[in-house]
Amino acid sequence: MKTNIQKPTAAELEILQILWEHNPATVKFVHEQINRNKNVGYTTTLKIMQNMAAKQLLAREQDGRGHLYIPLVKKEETRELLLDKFLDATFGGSASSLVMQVLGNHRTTFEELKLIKAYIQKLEENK
Amino acid sequence: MKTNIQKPTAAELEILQILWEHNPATVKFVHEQINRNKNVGYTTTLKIMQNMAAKQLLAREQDGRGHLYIPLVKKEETRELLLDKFLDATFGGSASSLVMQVLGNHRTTFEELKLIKAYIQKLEENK
DNA sequence: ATTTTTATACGATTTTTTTCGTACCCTATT
DNA sequence: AATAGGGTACGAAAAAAATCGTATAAAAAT
Repeated sequence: MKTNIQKPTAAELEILQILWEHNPATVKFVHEQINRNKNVGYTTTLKIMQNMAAKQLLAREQDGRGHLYIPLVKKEETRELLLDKFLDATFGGSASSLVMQVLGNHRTTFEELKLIKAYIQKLEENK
Repeated sequence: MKTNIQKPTAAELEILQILWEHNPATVKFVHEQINRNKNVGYTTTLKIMQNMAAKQLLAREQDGRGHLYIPLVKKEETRELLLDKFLDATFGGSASSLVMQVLGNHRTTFEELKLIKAYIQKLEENK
């Protein structure tokens, strides 16, 4: 059963990241998190979260006089969706190009390489 | 000396991908490539390429009565820029999470795994 | 020489995304 | 009862991207 995912915008993704780590949460909480990096009005955050609820990216339930928001899309699924699009748009769909670029530019540690190698081996065995 | 790169939009990136593979190229050529996938008007492609020239993403030179366009940003640099932003926005900056997700993705082919393995080996040898 | 084709310029419109102002409604406080 | 705060609803504006229509110019074909 596939969840019907829509691609979140940048601002929506930022909110999803927060909700995935802190679920459920109020608008107030999300807004405070966002404003540690940049500076936007409360109603901006509120509006985006309302949009997201309308798009079925979030659900919400009453909590006293306010609401609690809950992500309706899973972190892994969303990441995969975005990764797929990014891979096509930026690396012409070539996963190996992307991986090499990541490995080359981010000084991956020996341990990480080992992990990745093991992971590849596992994948090959399950082929 | 670092080239001053601006982050290209989705439509701009699509054009860059074409120009990186076929440089230089006319608007007509680029437009034909784009219209193999979707269906947009010629003037749309033209306009975006003109915008890109104004933004210094492309240069152009006269070619008979038309122009030839040349990418001014390098593929590797642009990919790195976009990858960095994507990594932060989508994977909270965790390169290994991203790599694992790519490898786990069903779209990764056996051939690609092979390439990646070879690349890792090369990295290890240079340690 | 006139028509057709090919390419560009320019402006305007549409669409998407982000942002915020204002009014309103509870509820606790005075 | 009036008031102040915390929260939401709603609509609209601003910003960013993408799209296209129309006019124009130059070359090629007739």
